[in-house]
Amino acid sequence: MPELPEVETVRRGLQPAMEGALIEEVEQRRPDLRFPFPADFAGRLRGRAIASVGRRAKYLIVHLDRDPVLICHLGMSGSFRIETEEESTTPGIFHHERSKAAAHDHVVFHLKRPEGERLRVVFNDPRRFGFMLFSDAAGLASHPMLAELGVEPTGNALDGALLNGLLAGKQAPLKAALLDQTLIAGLGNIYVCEALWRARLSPLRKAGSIASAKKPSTARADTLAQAIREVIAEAVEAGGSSLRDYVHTDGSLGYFQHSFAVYDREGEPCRHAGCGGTVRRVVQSGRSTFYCGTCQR
DNA sequence: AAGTGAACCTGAAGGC
DNA sequence: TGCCTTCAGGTTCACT
Repeated sequence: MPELPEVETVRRGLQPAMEGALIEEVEQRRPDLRFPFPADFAGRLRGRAIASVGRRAKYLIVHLDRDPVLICHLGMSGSFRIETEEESTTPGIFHHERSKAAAHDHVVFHLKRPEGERLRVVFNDPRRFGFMLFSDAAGLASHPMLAELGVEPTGNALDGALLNGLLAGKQAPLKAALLDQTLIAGLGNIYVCEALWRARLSPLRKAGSIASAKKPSTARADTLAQAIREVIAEAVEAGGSSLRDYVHTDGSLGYFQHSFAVYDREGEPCRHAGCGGTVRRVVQSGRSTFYCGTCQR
């Protein structure tokens, strides 16, 4: 599921439920996901109050009233859902127990809101590429999972000059460079394809070829940086993209998938006015790339 | 050193 | 219906 817009959507769903809540109990239903859970995972969370739910790149960062800090990654198929106790039924009976049984529910956080309401936040991840780790607040920025991350493609930090510098001299395909989380943190397969289409740049060209040693001539990098920022902003606004899984914590869908210009549109016409090209699919470093060979050069 | 491909794991979808 | 292959929004690790 998750690139930056999906993770941000999850964060926004979790925030009102989790911030200020007390963690009464944590059910850890298996010893590992992608990595083993930290030692005494449930014990170190039990009794803590949640201070904030943040995000860095594709990571969710949950700050508590004191250490540890909880770092979560959704992998390919991870999702959170929030379940509320229904007032009209027996206490302790939660909605999902009367609906679909939930395979792959690996972690359940039992929360109590300041007003007394009880919630469950459930982490589900069929493929188990997700993970949960601890850091201490003081060492968070230097945590191995976070220390090497590049610039966020949100806000104004990523401009043409910065992107120009990041890509200069790189021999890897432009597509691969944009997926490199140590350069730009948060892009994934969908939004790289979409941004390159908007910038009319080929995913196949060498990354360094859009960079310029000459100061004033960062035209391609300017265009690409703007395309990246725009596609990410629009996708966040749309609540992310929902393909095979639900994105939102309430089970509803994102709708940016309806705005795809190239992703998963192999054989369909290019949406650039007057282009007339056809969307092609190629494989780069083991992953599908969708692009228009006519207008993306 | 940088760049490429396999591996991790499950489920859905398509072909026969 | 069932079996087989391919593919999937990510990251890490082992090779060239």
